[in-house]
Amino acid sequence: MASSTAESRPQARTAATRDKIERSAMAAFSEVGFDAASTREIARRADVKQQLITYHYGSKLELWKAAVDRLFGEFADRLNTRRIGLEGVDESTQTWLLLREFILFSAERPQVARFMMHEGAVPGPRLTWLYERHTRKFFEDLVGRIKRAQQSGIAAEGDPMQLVYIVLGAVAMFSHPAEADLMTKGLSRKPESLERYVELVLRLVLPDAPSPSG
Amino acid sequence: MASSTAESRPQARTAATRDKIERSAMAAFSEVGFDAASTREIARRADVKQQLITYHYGSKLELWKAAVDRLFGEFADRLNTRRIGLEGVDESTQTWLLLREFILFSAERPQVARFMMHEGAVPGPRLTWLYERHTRKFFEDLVGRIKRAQQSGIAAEGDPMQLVYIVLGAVAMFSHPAEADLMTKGLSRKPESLERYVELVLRLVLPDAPSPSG
DNA sequence: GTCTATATTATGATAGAC
DNA sequence: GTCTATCATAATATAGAC
Repeated sequence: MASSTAESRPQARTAATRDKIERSAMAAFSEVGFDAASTREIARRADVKQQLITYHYGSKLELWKAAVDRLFGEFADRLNTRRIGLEGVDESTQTWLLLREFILFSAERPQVARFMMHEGAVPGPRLTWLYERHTRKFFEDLVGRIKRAQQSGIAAEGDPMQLVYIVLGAVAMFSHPAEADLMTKGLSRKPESLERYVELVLRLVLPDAPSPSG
Repeated sequence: MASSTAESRPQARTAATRDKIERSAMAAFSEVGFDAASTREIARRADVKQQLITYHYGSKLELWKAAVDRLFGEFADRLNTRRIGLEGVDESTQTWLLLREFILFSAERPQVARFMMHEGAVPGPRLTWLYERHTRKFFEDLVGRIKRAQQSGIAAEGDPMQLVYIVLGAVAMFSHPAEADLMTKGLSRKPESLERYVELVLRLVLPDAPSPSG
């Protein structure tokens, strides 16, 4: 039927519009933060009118929340999928591979780290919302894993929270791509460089873990 | 003379006004970035009229540059002072103590890292200016130091640039203070926690360095 | 569901009095 | 050097036609 193409079915058109807007919003908010990202610019990048954002989301804040839910949802999905695939594997190997997955995802989608960075400077309702809804469990899970890895004798000594922060901070190389390009002359983008970086970070934090990669 | 107090001497009044504005600008730009920081808000925090910023700096961009020069100037002064104090000391110890100074300064003045973070996402004239004027030499010096530390056998193995990025990223704990407060329940602010963190990061990157601190 | 038109507020910058 | 007054533009959000 000619009348039921993706473009003409109302539900599909709504979904496609929201999809375009949210992709554009994820990019804009992650680049310059909530206040500096304008709904006009987000709409322009999505090739829709600015007023459509108000129609679909009600306000700029609700669009921001939708973008966060989507981005951090993809992040959680990725880690959960990995976790499920690792059921039955010993915990040391699991922890290594989950940290590895976190770094790889951060390299692919630096937006996640940039959202935290923009909101992380000053206390506020957006930070509280983001932390309670998306990052708290992730952080607490990692701290617990590092603690147990220390008890197993495979992790570096030191405060588990501080070790986790070193891993979280290590993705700065990907969340500041323009800066990293200047500093490393583009070398940080090479795929084999990424592999070596993951190996380097994990070996520092989990020096005595069995090496799942070789 | 009653007419020559700091407030009434024109030069001193100008200096005091510029000082207030630049402090306010450093805070605002570091918190939300160039676009989201308004000159009105910067003026309000400095307790001056918005139009005084135009008078003293000509434009918002020039104020940003003045704030950057001042903040990164303090950063360079701090490291250079340390460097001079370390003349004659063996290079391994110098490198340890300079990296230590970098982390301590970043904890005291998280604004430095936040400026890089805001500008580091997307290429642009502000990033280029900042990199060429302030951060390029610092980064290249650190990479050279890590290379030589590896030749001396005291640094971890791996790409020197990547090792430097791990140290640069490690200050995320301080450049996202509101986030870190939530995640660590304020523990990251304790002075003894800072000392342990410095020790932890440096020991990971320079595992076989002689310990200058103990 | 998407459009045009527009209300309202906030922005960076300018003009001119003192 | 700092003030008040103001301009031109861009922001978010609303109203109503189709």
